Amino acid sequence: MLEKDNKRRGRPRVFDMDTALDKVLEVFWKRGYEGASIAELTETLGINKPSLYAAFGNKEELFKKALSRYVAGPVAFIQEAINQPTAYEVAQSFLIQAAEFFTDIKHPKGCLIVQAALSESADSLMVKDLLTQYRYSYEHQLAKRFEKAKKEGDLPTDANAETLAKFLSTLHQGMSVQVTSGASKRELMQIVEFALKSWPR
Amino acid sequence: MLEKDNKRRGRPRVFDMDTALDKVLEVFWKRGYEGASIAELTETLGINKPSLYAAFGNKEELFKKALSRYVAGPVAFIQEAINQPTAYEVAQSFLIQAAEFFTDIKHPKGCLIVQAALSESADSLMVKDLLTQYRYSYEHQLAKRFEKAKKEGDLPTDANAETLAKFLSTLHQGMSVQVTSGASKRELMQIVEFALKSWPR
DNA sequence: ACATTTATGTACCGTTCGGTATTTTATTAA
DNA sequence: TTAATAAAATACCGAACGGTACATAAATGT
Repeated sequence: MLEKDNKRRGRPRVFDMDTALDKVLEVFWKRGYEGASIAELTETLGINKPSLYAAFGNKEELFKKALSRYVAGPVAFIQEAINQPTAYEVAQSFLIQAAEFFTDIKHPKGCLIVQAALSESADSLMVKDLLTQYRYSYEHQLAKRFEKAKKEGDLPTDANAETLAKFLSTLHQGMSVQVTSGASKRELMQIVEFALKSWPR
Repeated sequence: MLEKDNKRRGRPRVFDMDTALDKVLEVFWKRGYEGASIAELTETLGINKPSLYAAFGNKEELFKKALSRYVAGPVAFIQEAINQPTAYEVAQSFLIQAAEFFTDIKHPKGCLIVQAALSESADSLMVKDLLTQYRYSYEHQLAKRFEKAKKEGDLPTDANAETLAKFLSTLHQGMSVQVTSGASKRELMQIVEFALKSWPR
């Protein structure tokens, strides 16, 4: 029996924090970190600024919390890809799911981690670096997976695991830009199909 | 005999417009369209705001003028790539020169056209759409070049010119993001080398 | 009933944003 | 020498930015 509301003292919060964070995530996703104003965020949530700050801290902390939900939710497909049995299937799953994810009309196009903070700016520097770390982390997970594949024999021993990971990562990031420019799922799939032709096995 | 200063009436301009636009370009390149403030632009030029507005118009017009110099200058290598004799050499030249260009320490990293305005925002909408058009234009030029290659016989007739162009374009855009995250020229070159392995010929 | 706790709404903070009105200064044409 | 021209510098505009002080309202504990 799930008791979700262990009666807390004080005036009850008028919004649900998880669904609020999902809405916040969507705004950051569309606008980028700097492009998302506190005003738009509070209007989206239907609350006032002090409530936002009391619940989530300042803009940077708020972004980090929304990012955590992004990583745990929408982007979980990357783990699924890494768990595929062979290196080729990992690459295939990664790219195909990315193509589907980027063009899913249920949420903004493209990847938050790729596009939310690309330019050099004083007050988005921390966020930019954080997103860079995330990108590197995913790339590193892919590289480790391909090293494992070499040991398991489904990837030639002369293949460069890091280059393969960087190749996939680069395509992923490029596809995120492409879909922002209006590319369709079908077009992304054609790119993926072609890219996989050179895969070593 | 070049008479560069056909004596104009009135108080002479204290800055050179072309070199000023180059400095403006570099600021937009680093910060993105919205991230570049008028204050930073005028400080970089060492002039006051009214002088900037009198010389170049508002922020959007200023960006367009800087963009024109970007297209005519730094990015001219794309035309060089397209003029290569075979489809493979076009692709190779395009990607290698992109890798060199993105990591050239003489200017900001990455591509202005790719990154200056990716997110959805009310006041950067025009610029975002303009950059999208430029990206599509380059992609279209590549596709046309590959159609020509099919007729000339250096590309198999069953190759999909548009997919090949989109593949290169996607890699290009991904590499721009990669270099923003700190990727080196050597790493980009490894990606390029691998990507070219699947090239049909 | 009443104190305590917590979230709310209002109203405001200083700073920066893009953009401009106005006056002054430096040059050329007459 | 003076009028016309064009760019300079100063000072300002309203709006939006991220963030907060403060009083009030709604719940629980005693």
